[in-house]
Amino acid sequence: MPELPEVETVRRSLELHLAGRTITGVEGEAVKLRRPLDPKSLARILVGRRLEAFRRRGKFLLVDLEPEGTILVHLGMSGRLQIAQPSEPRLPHNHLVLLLDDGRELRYADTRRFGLVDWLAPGAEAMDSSLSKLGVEPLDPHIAEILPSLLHARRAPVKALLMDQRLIAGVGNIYAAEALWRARIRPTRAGNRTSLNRLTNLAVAVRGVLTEAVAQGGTTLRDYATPEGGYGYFALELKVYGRQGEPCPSCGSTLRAGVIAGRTTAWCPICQR
DNA sequence: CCAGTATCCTGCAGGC
DNA sequence: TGCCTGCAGGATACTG
Repeated sequence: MPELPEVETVRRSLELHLAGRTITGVEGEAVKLRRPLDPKSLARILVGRRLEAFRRRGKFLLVDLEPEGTILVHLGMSGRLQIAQPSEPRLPHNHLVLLLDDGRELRYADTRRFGLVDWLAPGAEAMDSSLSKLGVEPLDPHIAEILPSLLHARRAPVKALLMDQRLIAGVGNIYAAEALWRARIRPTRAGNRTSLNRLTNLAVAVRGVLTEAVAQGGTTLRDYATPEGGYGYFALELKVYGRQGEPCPSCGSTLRAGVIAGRTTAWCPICQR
């Protein structure tokens, strides 16, 4: 589900509503997510700690605790974080609940279990097997200087490169398709067969589409919602994602679709070369 | 090292 | 009305 704009929206919501709260209890059953989740052992660590800061790295969310340590969260395809009152019914597949000192709960639900919740002890962040491999942040002010040479050195289709978290961290299937349409680059084009000029345009398009999506609260297609239960309105701005068969918003030709790196992608056969 | 494919899991839409 | 197939905002283990 969630790419950078959705994770950033969740981050801001948690920061606004939960900063300073203390964890008073942990509930949930052990379950195999991307990494094993064991609420009982988490409870021994987390109870009594305070939610101090909320950070994002790529599609990962990091919750810094006082006096020390960090909770690492990834939402995978179907993960959701929800701020709720105890009286509100829990979502299906609610795997973890943090009870807070003001009576509210922070709940993690993940239908498909491609996400993760993990505990990072002090110092563990730099060594983490997922975090340590992440590439540049797309909202980095220098992205237009950094990204072109990275992509130009590879033979894979640019669409696959944009979604490779080791190169650029936070872009997924929706925003890769949208950025390529904006930059007028065909998603099948190889990185090393795309000029540095055009790759610079692509980097600017990536930053632009992500910035606008964050401003709209992300993209709600199916189950994504903010922790307060709101939706992301960038779905209204999507030009090509999921629109195969419809007219290109720029030139009117019929958008086509294909599979690149195992993911369906739509593009305009006229605008995008 | 690089590129491409299979795999993890549940739910839902569409075809027969 | 079922039943079956394919597909979905992702990451990674594996193959060639």
